[in-house]
Amino acid sequence: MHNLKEIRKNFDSFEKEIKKRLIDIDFSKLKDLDKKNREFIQQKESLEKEKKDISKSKDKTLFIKSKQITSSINDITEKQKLVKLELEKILSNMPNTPYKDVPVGKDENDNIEVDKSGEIPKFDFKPKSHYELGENLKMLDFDLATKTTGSRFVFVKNKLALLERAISNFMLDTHILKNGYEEISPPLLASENTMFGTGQLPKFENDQFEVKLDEGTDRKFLIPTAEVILTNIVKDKILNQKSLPLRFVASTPCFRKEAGSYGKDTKGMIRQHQFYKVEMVSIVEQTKCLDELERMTNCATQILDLLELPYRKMILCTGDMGFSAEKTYDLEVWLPSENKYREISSCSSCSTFQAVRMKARYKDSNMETKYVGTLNGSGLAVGRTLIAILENYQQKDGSISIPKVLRPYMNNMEKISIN
RNA sequence: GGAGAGGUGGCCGAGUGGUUGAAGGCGCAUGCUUGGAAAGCGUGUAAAGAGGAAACUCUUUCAUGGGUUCGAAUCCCAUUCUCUCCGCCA
Repeated sequence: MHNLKEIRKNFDSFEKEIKKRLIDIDFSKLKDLDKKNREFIQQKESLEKEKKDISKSKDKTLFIKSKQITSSINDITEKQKLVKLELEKILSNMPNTPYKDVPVGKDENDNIEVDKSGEIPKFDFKPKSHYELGENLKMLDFDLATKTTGSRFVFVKNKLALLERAISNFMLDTHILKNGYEEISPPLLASENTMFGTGQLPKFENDQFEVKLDEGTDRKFLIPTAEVILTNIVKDKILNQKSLPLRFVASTPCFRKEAGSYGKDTKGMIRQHQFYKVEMVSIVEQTKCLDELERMTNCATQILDLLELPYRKMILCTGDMGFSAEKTYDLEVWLPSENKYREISSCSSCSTFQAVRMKARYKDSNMETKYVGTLNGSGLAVGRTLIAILENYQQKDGSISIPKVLRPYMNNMEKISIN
């Protein structure tokens, strides 16, 4: 969420920045509401001062007047509240402003490739899709999931289940032991307020699974990504500068409704309602966001390098970035069956956007209170990594050779085949 | 599900109607001291909002929302969250 105080300083340039996202926002309304809001506040405060003085004086002859003042204060407060509410509604639905070097564009077609790595595998046969491979091995079962649950779920069985677990553990170990992240095993449910903090609510409620607990309690949601719960670790906190940066990593299931993606990626496990993801989150001083973004992205590419999967690194254009992000790199892995790159990781700096929503701050060296910067990135999406390994490491006989770095996590198994 | 207790500053913790934004402690910052550190002593240390170029000034805030009162952290009501005991249970 944007700090109104900052916006006000240079309203026009803010408007220009946010319009790069190619969305429609009524700025004159925002400006107008802000002005009204401040006028009411000033009226209210001068009356409050008057009232306070009377109360302090303990002069009985003025008590009647004080009572009258109370009634006018209530009046103005009422009006101010309405204006404030509307202001907040507009603000909480307004996305982050893009960082200055982010390319302006409409959708994923305007994203720009900044790096490419790894050899695209050559096959002397027609490479199969991950779901063909998995079903032939009898280790991916979509029909069974349909029976027990519904569409967009899958049973991963046998050696592929082990592979999935190995991928997750390998990624966690790498980030914990080599990259300095602290391992967390968090709750998978988040409160409404927590969801607001990272920007999933109020605008994207349709994408979230809501869970019914006891009647009359707070609303709870299944996390769509561990980013939500990890970032909110610092909600309502004022941290000591010395404790920064904080770096957390977790491997969790993620739950998404995927509303509005009907008919997209219906085959296979590219787009599921539930999937595992290893997520990195950093909490940093606000000036260090962009450095940390590079660092975090490198932590993610490191995994792809170690798995020897071919990928490219994209910088997302203004129109394709997530709501809370100021700058995002997507990593896309090569999928032979589709003959193209598909997203496997997304690393974003959210500047102070989420921190303002969460009220997450730190004291800097001048003892001033500042908002922290927050970053999140997948390192990597486990389900899609499984897909990428299946497809890139497939053999002519339908077996899958196992990437070297994963073998220690799989009893030194070298390949997965049907028997 | 039954019974009870409680939400106060970065943290712990006093405080039951009138300079209480809030004692005390911890932490943090800073000065003295030291070869350097520790200890010790002194000083300072909330956030949000509004006004102002700034120094600074004003307002609000003791879970949240209402109420009583000239005046509420303190009294009343509602909501919410946390904890303890019992029951049930992985």
